[in-house]
Amino acid sequence: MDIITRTEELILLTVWRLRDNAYGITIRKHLKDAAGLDYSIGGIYVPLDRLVRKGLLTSYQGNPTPQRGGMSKRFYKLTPDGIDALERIRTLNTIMWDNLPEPSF
Amino acid sequence: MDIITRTEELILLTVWRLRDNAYGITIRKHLKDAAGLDYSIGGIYVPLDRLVRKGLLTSYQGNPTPQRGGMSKRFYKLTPDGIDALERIRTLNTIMWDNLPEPSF
DNA sequence: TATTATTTATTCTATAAATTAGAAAAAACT
DNA sequence: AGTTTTTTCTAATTTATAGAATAAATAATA
Repeated sequence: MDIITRTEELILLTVWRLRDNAYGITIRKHLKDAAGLDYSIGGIYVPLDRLVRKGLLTSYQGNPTPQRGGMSKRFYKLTPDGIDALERIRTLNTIMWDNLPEPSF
Repeated sequence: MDIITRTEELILLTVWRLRDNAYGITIRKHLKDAAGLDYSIGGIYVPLDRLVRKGLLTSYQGNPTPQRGGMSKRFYKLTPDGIDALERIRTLNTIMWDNLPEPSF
């Protein structure tokens, strides 16, 4: 019963969606643009590190590009365990959200 | 941009589902039975307190029932803010999970 | 062409908040 | 008194939050 946190879920899903362009800055930007979520810098990199440590993501150093500047990008990819973790969340969501009774205030 | 945690979501949804029978023990039991999630005692009561403090739940003392024993139950109910918080999560889930590309390992 | 400025990006670290675990206390019935 | 059901309380661990510091590359300027 290992259940990932909300932040971990959102980051894993973003890595999934960004495919070969998932690194700190684009992940943060996607969460802002797509979902309106304002994460601080640490709010992205701290969980990214943790997800790699836990084996749900792998990371690899990007090559320098003919763009302005910056440290070389660290790209992320889902591992099979990362996909599994997301699948468990999806199942959990289905169980918890389906067939709710009428709300009773 | 106030986004509830996974535990908060699960507890709010359980209170919703249990209607007039939502108190610490039944909430814990439902999470175990329906979703296989093993929360410790504190894992339920600590966030319940917080959700009341935040105004997403209200609580009221139950009357003694002709059952064996125990402190009198504290029942919980969703507030409108609690419902709103869940709706925001639902929207977020839709945004994040819909139309994911093929997974690219 | 050096030198400085600007841009893009990560690393690092401290504080706050949430989770986890379970012992202790409370209250009722047997 | 003993047993059962339930909550209260609190300490330790893990996550989240925030942003300064650092790094590395190009662009601008003297």
